Amino acid sequence: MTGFFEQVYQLVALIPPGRVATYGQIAALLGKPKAGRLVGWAMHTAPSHRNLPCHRVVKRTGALAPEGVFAPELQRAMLEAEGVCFTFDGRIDLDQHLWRDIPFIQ
DNA sequence: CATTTGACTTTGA
DNA sequence: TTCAAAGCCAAAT
Repeated sequence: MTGFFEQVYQLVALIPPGRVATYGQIAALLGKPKAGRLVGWAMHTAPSHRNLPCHRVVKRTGALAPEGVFAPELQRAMLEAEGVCFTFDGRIDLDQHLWRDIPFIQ
């Protein structure tokens, strides 16, 4: 709990299906609005035991994580399977799917 | 052990 | 409006 990563893990694990969160949003919820990179780092070093829905974590623009992180189109496929809609640009409609109902943090 | 880099975002010019 | 720089913490070199 003391580490930033630990909090990132717990927060990401709470993202409901069919919703997405941005790196900066998660960082901001932890009090570090500019620590988006750390969230990405946390995902990189995240043990699979955490059952982290990292495919629900996207960029602020709605674009998915850079290729190489997931197999091509895999992240999109998983999100579509959860009911997430994509724009013509292949990006997520954040206005529609951004994680807004935060369980505990105000 | 010190330096660099990295799944990003926000500001300032 | 577009471009450049800072900031964030941990792991890799």
